[in-house]
Amino acid sequence: MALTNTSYLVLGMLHTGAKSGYDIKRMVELSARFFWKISPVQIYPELQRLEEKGLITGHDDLQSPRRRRSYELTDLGLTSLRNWLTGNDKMPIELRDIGLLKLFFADAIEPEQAISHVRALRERSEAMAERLHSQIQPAAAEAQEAEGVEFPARAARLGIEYHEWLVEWYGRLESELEAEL
Amino acid sequence: MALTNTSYLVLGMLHTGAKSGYDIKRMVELSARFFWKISPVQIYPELQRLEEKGLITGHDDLQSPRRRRSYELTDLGLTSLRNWLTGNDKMPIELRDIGLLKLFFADAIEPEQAISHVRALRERSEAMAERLHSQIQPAAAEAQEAEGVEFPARAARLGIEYHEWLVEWYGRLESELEAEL
DNA sequence: GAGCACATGTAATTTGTTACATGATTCC
DNA sequence: GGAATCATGTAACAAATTACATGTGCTC
Repeated sequence: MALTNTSYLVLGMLHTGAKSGYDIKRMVELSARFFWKISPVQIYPELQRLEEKGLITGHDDLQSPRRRRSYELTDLGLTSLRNWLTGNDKMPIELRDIGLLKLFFADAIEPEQAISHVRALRERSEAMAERLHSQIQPAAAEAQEAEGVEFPARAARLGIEYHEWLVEWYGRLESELEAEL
Repeated sequence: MALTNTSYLVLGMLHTGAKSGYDIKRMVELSARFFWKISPVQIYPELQRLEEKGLITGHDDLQSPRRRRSYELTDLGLTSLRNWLTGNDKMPIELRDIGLLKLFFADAIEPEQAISHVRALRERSEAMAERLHSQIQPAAAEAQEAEGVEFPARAARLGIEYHEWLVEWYGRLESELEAEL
C-alpha cells in the first residue's frame, strides 16, 4: 500500500522531535490538532508499516524506565518526507464544520435562535483562540527551543489569528442580525 | 439508528428548496461544499432511511420528463431539523488541511521551497475565493430569490472573506520568509 | 494507596470513497 | 449523432472512530 497522509504525519512528527508513538500522539494533540486530527490507534500500526518499509527504524528504549519503543527516520524516510513536502499533489482544504452547516440552515429557525447560534459560534472561536494561545503556542515555542523548528510556531500563529478574525466576523454578523429584529 | 449529520444535511437541503436526491447533490456542490462535503452515494440511501422514519415523504414525480423521485419534509422532519438546529450539541471544527500540515513541517525543506509552498497556499485561497464569488454566491442569491432563505448567502460571504483574509496572511508570510533569505 | 499520566495495542463498528453500472433527455 | 447533464443506484474497499484491554511508574 502506498503512503497515506497519516504516514507523512508520522514521518513529519518524528522529524519534528517526537520519538515514540505516544510522543506523536501528544504532539498532534498539542500542535497539529487544529488543522489535522488523528486518533491514537492509527499511530501504532502506522509505525509498524513504516518500519517494514524501511522509512523508520525502531528499537526498544532501555534507558527509559517504562516500556517504550523509540523510532527515528532513516535516510529513505527523510527523503520520502521531503519529496512529499515539495511535491505538488492536490491539497484540498477539507473543512467539516457542523456549526457552519447549522448557520447555513438558520432560516429554518427563529431570528432570536439564529442570533444565539451565531453567539455560540463566536464563543467557540474565542475559546479556540484562547486554547491556541495558552497551550499550542507555548508547545510550539518549546519545540523551537529544543529542535530548532520554526514553522510549528507560524502555524500556531495562523490558528490564533484565524480564530480572532472569526470572532470579529461573527460579532459583526450578530450586530447585523440584532439590528434586523 | 439515530440521525447523523448526513441526515440533517438532507433534511436541511430539502428545507432550503431541494426536491430530489440529485438536487441535494447539486446544492451541496454549489453551496455547502466549502465547509461540508458529501459523496453523492450517501444521499440516496439516506433519503430512504429518512422516509422509513417518517421524516420525509417521497413520491415519483410524474410531471418531470425523467425518472425522478421527489421528497418533502413532513411536520416531524421539520421539527427534527429545528430541534437539531437549536440544540446545543458539541460543534467541533474539523479542519483537515494537507496544505497546513505541509506548512507545519516546512522546516524539513529548503527555505526557497518553503516559500514556494506558501505561494501555492496563497494561490489556492485566491482560486477558492474566486470560485466562491463566481459560483457559490450567485447560487445563494438565487436560492434567496426562489426560497427566501438568507443564510446561504451569509455563509458564502464568510467563505469569500475567509479566503481573502488567508490570501493576505500568506502574502505577509511570504514577504517575511523572503526577507529572511 | 488512589489517581493520573505513560505506553501500547486489539476488535468491532461506522463512515466515507472509489469504481462500476444503467439509462433517459437535452443541447449543440 | 455525440457529448453533457439528469437521475439513481450497487459493490467493494479504505479509513476512522469507539470501545475495550492491559499494565507501569509517578505524585500527592
